[in-house]
Amino acid sequence: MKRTDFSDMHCSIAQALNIVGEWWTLLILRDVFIGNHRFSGLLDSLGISRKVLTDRLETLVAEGILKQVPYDTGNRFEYHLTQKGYELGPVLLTLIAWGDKWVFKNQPPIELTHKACNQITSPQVVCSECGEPVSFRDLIGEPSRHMPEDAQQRWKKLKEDHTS
Amino acid sequence: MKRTDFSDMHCSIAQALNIVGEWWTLLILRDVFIGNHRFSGLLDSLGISRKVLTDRLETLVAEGILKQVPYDTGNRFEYHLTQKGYELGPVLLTLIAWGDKWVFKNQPPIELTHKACNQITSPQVVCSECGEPVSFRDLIGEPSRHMPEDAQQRWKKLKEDHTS
DNA sequence: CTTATCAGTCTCCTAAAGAGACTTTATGGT
DNA sequence: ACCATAAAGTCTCTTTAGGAGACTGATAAG
Repeated sequence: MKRTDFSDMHCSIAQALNIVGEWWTLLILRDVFIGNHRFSGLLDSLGISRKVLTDRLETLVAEGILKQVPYDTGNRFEYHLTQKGYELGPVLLTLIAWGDKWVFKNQPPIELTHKACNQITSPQVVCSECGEPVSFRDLIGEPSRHMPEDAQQRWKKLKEDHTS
Repeated sequence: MKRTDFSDMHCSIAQALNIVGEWWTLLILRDVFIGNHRFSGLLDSLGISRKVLTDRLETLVAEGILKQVPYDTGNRFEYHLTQKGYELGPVLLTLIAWGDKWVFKNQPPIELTHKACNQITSPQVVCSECGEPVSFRDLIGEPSRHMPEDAQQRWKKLKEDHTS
């Protein structure tokens, strides 16, 4: 059996993970974010196998998260972020914040300085509307009209099971 | 060969992914966040295999992200979030924001309402110090004194390679 | 004209994931 | 007491994914 794919789940987390949730994928993107754009550079920096790196770059390009940019003459490409890829930045930032606190016990190996205010910062998640910090318990999730009817029914049923 | 583990990388992203980056792990946590705390509930809701669910729950408990809470008499347990687990909320929220926009084209299957301001919200990442929105290009990352000397050297060398 | 480098393929082998049968412990009904 | 049901795992079998490293083809450098 193939590994279960999440693409028929009516859930943005599942959809996102179906694309960037494979082993190595977010680490590759981290490197591209930092400025490591080439096959050999990624190989050296990550210690990933050639086969898997090839495969991941292919799917990231196919998904429109990375784009190939030619360099030198001939068919050599660098891998650069598209807008879709760049907007995965917040995911990486929240992973950093969690790892800094819970794995490195607030002694992070890398310090982030915010250029605008010139202070050492830790990314924080806030409500887009009122600007206050939010976490899960501050939010209520409800199926929207964009979720198919049958999925809405299942969602409600599961919710009831949990609370009973 | 075992799958490469990331735990000797001096990077919070790698450390975080080494714990929660396996297939299924973040989806399981999503379900627990929503209130699905039991083995059978997770099985039904996710369509995961028993073996993998058992394995993931084990490592999440071992890592202190979930804790077992007895229910009924006898050795039956629910799985609940610890503080360490709860603080993975921001990671899930940024994945939701990305999936809502880039997979569902701004027609998200689930709408999040912020209890405090009673508005439909989309999580946003800001600087902890000045409160302004941040993304990767607004930040400078530099090795801190907590990164071992040799790792700092490698980091600087890779940086130079990228810019040359 | 040889050597080196980069970006991939290709092959071989091990580990992880999926399907589903089986086990253990506890409860519910008659 | 007896049988059926259910929850929460285990176990086995098979397929797929990942790791190590040799090999290829195209360009550049000496």
